[in-house]
Amino acid sequence: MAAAIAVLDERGLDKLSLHAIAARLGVRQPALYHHFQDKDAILSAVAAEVLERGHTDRLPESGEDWRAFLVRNARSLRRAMLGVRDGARLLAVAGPRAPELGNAIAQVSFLERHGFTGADAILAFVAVSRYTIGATLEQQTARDGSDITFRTPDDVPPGAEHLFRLAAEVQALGPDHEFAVGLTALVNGLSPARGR
Amino acid sequence: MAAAIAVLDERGLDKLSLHAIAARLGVRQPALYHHFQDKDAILSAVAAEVLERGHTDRLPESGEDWRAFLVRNARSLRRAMLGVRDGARLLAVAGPRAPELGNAIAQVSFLERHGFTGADAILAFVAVSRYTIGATLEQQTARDGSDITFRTPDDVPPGAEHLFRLAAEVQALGPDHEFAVGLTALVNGLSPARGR
DNA sequence: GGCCGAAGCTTATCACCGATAAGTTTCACG
DNA sequence: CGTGAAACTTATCGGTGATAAGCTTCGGCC
Repeated sequence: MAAAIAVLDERGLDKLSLHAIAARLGVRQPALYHHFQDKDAILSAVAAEVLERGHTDRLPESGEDWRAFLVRNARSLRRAMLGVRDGARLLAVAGPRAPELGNAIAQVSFLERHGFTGADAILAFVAVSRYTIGATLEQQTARDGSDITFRTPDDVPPGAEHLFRLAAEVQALGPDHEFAVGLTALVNGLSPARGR
Repeated sequence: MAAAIAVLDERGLDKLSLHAIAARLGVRQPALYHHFQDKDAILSAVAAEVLERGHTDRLPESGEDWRAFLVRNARSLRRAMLGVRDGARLLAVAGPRAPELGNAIAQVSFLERHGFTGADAILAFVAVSRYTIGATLEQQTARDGSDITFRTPDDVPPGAEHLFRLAAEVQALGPDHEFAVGLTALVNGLSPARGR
């Protein structure tokens, strides 16, 4: 796992090869097949390891506000994904099948204690984690200067000056702020009572 | 593009090969390099084509409620991604660099007219589209029976019966409902006045 | 009318990747 | 001492994206 994460960090997800991992271990590529069934199994294990390492804030503290917990949980998940190159994409494709049962039970019952229906509790968690994955994925994927920001100021099309100024403004606030805005909106929009 | 989408639909994104596309066109694989620089360019073009085809509701109608528009816009994006196999993953990796300027300008100014700051308008759009991509991605990726649902009722671990009953309940509501819950929560949580 | 150059395709070939098969070393244990 | 499983090796396969070099076709121009 350590070798795989190291290779992932320096080569990126789509150049992550079994040969490179094996080489780092001082071993030949087919040797890996004695420990994992195939590459997907390795990726899944790496994804789990990334979560294990970085996703620390999974459980609610006693007396914690449920919104605060959801936010803290999402931030923790995001931090874990950002901790490794292409982490969000890794989670998205090799993602956590069979989430940890113990945590899931504790999380859901926590929301239930705060007035959520059981189904609504699950839906809330799912919504927050999907937003978190989507947001982190885009942030981590958007490299190079092809985005709407980061253009030389002179090739701005006519009529778009306002938009570009706003885009620069948003970008100046930083990715953490971008993430936080959507997250707080989402969490504020959830509510135990109506449930919808 | 048509050939590429056809191959994508029947082979999936990670088995989409240039050879298969070329074969469908009655042509050899290197011929494609006379029209595109590399595979990434093809994927980007396919992604753009998918959006072009399915993402129809991009512009606000006159007098439309801004929340209604955001919801309609997100649904349209989701529909476009669901219209092709692995559509969300395709969008996520080959995604829309340089979004269409005209649409972006119209969308942002629409929100501005409803009291949003320019920056907040962009942030709102970004948040909604990221949630939409994340949610669609997970829905489209979660295949097979490895999820928490879809287990034979007898291998449910002790203590988790309640959780599994809830999971089945949520799943019975269907993926569209799952998506809608998070979407309405997110949109309801946004507000022009406070800005964040 | 005949050349010409670009567009569009071909065949040939690379390096690389994931995966499998079959053989070899090592070593704990009865 | 032997045996058998675990861990690794070499060899090899089919497939993939990409590049190089050559052939064909055809519209425009002197």
